[in-house]
Amino acid sequence: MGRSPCCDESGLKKGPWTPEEDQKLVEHIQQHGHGSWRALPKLAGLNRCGKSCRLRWTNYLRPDIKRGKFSQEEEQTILHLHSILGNKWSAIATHLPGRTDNEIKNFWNTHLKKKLIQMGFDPMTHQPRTDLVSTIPYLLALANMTEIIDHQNQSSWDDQQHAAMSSLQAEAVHLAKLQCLQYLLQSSNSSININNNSYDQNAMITNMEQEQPLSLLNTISNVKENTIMDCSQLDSTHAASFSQPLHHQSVLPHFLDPQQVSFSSQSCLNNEQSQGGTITNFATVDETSWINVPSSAPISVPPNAIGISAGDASSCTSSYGGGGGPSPVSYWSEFFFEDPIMHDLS
DNA sequence: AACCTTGTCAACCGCTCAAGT
DNA sequence: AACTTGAGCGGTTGACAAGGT
Repeated sequence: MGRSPCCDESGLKKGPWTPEEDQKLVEHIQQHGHGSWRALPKLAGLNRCGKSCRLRWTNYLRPDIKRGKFSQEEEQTILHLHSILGNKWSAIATHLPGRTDNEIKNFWNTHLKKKLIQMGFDPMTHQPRTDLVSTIPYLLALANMTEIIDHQNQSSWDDQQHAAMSSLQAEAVHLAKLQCLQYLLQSSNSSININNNSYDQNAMITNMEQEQPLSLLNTISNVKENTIMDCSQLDSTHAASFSQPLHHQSVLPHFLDPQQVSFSSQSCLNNEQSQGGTITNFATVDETSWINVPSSAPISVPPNAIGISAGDASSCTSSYGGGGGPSPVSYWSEFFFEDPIMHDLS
């Protein structure tokens, strides 16, 4: 299997295409079809290699190419297909008429991948990341979300739905606790290492992980106090990003179809009166079912841990402003320190 | 206004695969 | 069977634009 020598030939033009070159290529293909790409440049009077011509045609000049921003639906499709196919851009592109593999790949790398990372998901596996810093926000959001949904649907759920939700919530909280614990242990070790000037550069730890355990606890208590996010402050994509499918094996972050959501914009955790709204496709466990999070639901997310900038965080409203809810200390005390896990370990 | 950083996207590179000889 | 060639794919780069300081 030898490599194609096509692009190694010297004297062929590289770089951006000029309008004249584009015109030559388009006219030639319209009249004769592309035939052999290798032979095409000569026939079309272009000083390019065939590969370059093919790329220019398929990614830019083809008449059926759709340009412009990706729609919510396309975004959703890409995420779903990527969770199944991985980086098979051409395979994904076949499901998105008018979009090229290159365009989808770029969109993934510049938008969707970052979005998943910010949400605490591994962009490759579409599963919650296993390192604490990135996972906490997701787990907290999930725990909080289930709590919210629970509050808002107590009257309309049957026992089975209650059981499924409670179990999910308990699992999320439990995972968060375990990961907190794991982090604290790791953090203790790293702080000792730092103090002993034996910091291992191979240990890739984030800024947050470099903090001392105590400062982490302070951070955690501040999190609950300051960053109950009102998703109505987010754009629809961000809010929708917290829509999670309930699936036995994987938790795939797919974006929510906004049309499926009809929640009161007033609804929030501490407002027990606002129980309006509907949840569609809820709590079943097949591939196509999702929990649809109300777009206005408050979700607790540590902003610095998931890459939400301080500016973004500050624009979020706090549900804990004037009391009413548990104090941060008691919340985390309940959440973490009074857990049997801690008793078991002490 | 100048510089720096970040985001976007067209284009290139190197590889694999399949078909042909 | 071994090799060559062409096509296509996915990763990466770099130019440019936009926004921030």
